[in-house]
Amino acid sequence: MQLETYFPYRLALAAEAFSQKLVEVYGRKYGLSREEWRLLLLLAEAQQLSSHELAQRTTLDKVQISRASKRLEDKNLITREISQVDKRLRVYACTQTGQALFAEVFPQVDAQANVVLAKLSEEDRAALVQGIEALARAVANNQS
Amino acid sequence: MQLETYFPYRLALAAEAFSQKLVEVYGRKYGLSREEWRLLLLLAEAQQLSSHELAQRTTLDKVQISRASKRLEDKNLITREISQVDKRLRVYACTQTGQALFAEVFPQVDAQANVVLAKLSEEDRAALVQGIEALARAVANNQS
DNA sequence: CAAAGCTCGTTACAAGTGAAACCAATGCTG
DNA sequence: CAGCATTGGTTTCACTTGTAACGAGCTTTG
Repeated sequence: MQLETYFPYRLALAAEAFSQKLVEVYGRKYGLSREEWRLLLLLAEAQQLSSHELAQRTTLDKVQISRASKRLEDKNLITREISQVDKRLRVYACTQTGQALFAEVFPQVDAQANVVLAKLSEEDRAALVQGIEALARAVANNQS
Repeated sequence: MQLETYFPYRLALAAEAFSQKLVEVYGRKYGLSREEWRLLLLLAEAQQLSSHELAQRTTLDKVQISRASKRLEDKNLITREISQVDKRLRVYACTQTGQALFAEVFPQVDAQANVVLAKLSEEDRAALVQGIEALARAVANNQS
């Protein structure tokens, strides 16, 4: 068994490396963790979201959301107000600063992603998208 | 920009979920971290490896290798002897216990991977492999 | 062959993480 | 509507992680 050619390993490695290229932009350059980036991404385009919506749309659990959102609040990128409907809940929204940061960073992240994807042939890129979508469906099926 | 349909996010998510399925086997069931599992995987089939070889073949840095290999040693799964040629270096090898554990766990991990991959159509699976190989090549090119 | 510089593995420190406990708010039940 | 269970978010604890510093061993240079 050659680790280097073992498919699950190849998949993990390629995905990690690709993700790393993007972290270099929003992480190294702007000091955002992946969780923070994902939340900011969602909040930048929504008026406001509940933590429940955030959890559903990011696969982050409540602890991760609590921590990441707190850090974003400390950086003045989002607000997290207590819901008046149900005072256990929080309602998250992006600040002007957060909007501005997102508008600055996202194009760079997207460009970085495209730099990598542009290296693939049209055919390979299509295969990648098809394969990943199929894999996403396969792992989403709630069976072991 | 819908996060859920943004390709880099889809890729990261699918890869994470797939990897998670495997961690459930060697991690939850046998208490190995991903780093530990990767080292064990390499050492189980090699007679012995230097840390330099381990680093090259796993993309782990020296700190990660030092820590993961120490844990494996504590569990009596590998040995790490100081090289007599160069006393700064270590030479790693798998113990009998480590071999036995690997022989027990690997088939289960592989089976789990195949459970997921078997859900894909023949065509989707071929596309996935082709796409991932192409992506791996693209991210390996040392250009930003 | 001594001195300076490099390499390797480990460790110290601060920050981050997962799991469980915790607290306040809400919902449910009689 | 009192009492109990549940829910949502935070916090605590122990552990892991990244970065930089460290010390021991090799190598290079004069």
